[in-house]
Amino acid sequence: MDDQTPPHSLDPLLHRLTKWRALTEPERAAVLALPHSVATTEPRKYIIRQESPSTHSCLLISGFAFREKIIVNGSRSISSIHMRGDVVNLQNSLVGVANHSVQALSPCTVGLIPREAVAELAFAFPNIGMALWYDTLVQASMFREWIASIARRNSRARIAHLLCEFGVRLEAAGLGSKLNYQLPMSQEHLGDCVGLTPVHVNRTLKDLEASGDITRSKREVAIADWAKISRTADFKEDYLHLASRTTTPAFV
Amino acid sequence: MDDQTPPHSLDPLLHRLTKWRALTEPERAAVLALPHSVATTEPRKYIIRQESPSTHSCLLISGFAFREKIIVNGSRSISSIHMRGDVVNLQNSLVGVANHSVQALSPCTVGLIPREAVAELAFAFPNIGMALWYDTLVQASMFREWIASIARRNSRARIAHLLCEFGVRLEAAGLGSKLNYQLPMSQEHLGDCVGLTPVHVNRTLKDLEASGDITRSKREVAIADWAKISRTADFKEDYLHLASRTTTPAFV
DNA sequence: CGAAGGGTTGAGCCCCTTCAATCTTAGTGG
DNA sequence: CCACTAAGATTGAAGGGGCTCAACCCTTCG
Repeated sequence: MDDQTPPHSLDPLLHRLTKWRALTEPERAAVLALPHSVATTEPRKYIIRQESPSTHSCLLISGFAFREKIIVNGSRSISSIHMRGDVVNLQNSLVGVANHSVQALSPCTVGLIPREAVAELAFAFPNIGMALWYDTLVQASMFREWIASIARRNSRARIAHLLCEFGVRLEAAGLGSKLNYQLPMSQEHLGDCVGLTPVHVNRTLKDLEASGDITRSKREVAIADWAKISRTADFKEDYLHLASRTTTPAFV
Repeated sequence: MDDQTPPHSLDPLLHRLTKWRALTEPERAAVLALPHSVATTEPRKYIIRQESPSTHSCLLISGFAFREKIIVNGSRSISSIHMRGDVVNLQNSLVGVANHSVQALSPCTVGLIPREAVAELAFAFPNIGMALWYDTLVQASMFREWIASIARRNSRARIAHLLCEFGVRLEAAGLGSKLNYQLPMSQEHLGDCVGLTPVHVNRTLKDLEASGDITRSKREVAIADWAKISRTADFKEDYLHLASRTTTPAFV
């Protein structure tokens, strides 16, 4: 998977930020100059643990992870899936204490950046600060879409929507094609993302296969007709904000 | 309701920001010096309309509003309720175009601040910028809690949780007591918040009343035993982050 | 070869929806 | 003051989507 290691371990972060906002050369250099250490994690290990103080921002350099919340009755809710370029705890690195956990789905490489360094960078370079802020706003937009999905779509649309979103994000991260990819998670994980039981996820996947929306083989998903699955999913990718950069005036 | 108009129309914003972060006197002055105009809205009117460009940040000075997303099949999802002190579109004023609407629940007074002014303030005063950013992160935390609630709690817990959250936020905004308040929304609105039909909201409310969790009279809600309803709601208010300010080091 | 995790399938049930009717309340005009 | 209207609250009956429980199978790995 890591045939060609990126020239710089913070490249995925730079790639992400420039997606949100054009950066000047000094700004790019400042991003790459962030102090950091690199660590690896095994599947199932916690990258961020609920209740523990967050001293570092965690950039996901490779691998997949997910954000979970445990409900009192023991059930689990997954509120996001993370992949290369995601800063997994921008959401709470400012807050100081996490009220949820982030767990590795696959072997992960993470970049650990002291949270003061991130905040200092954000305000030393407003343009970068805007891009970071923007990133958290896009995540919030995804949260809202998930709320709508779980609240008002049926199981077919929910699963199909998740598959569409994952594919589009994979492609945007340069990790493959939205029409054909490998899911890093089990059907139980899928269910915890969309508020269904693993049993019903299984039946819904088979149903989507029967209706010709997807083809499956183990955890590989193939989509022959993007327009078709978009329709059953009610998927419109605008909420991911991948198309256009923020138009907020520059400060430089 | 407006017996004593606040000395300054941006006071609710200042109040909110100082909840997240201690501000110096010049910083407080800078917040209040923001250019703005004040407008009023009738119930059912749109404060922010989906697809329209956002040129201003909207501070809710008085009244209640909600954020909605319309799903293709015609159903509606409400992703947040807003009250005094909320900047209703910090979430998308940076993005430039809204992918959802914000609608007034009651007569509202809003402060309209040019979005460039907000961004400039945020970077001229990092401390204020941090507070603004923090505010959007708290909103994201609420989104995640709603995802968990809709996905994994039954109707009793969902409704009870919403009632708890609303009460606590009311109290934090200085608008009343969490043990006794007036709901500004219909049962249909409640249902669109938690992913239920109005019919079932009605039955659930009666059920909560029968079990002694709440007392009702029209849209007034009274809670005799906070511990009891917290238990049935699985409500822990930490996700609202009202208790403690961010511990991120100051920059001033 | 045994164990464990995860995928698949069946049967029955129940929470919530759907559809539809009735009631209450507030507002409006005569 | 009252008829009229509309929005919202309430209630009943019936149906279905997704859950629960409980198997069984398949693959991987030590």
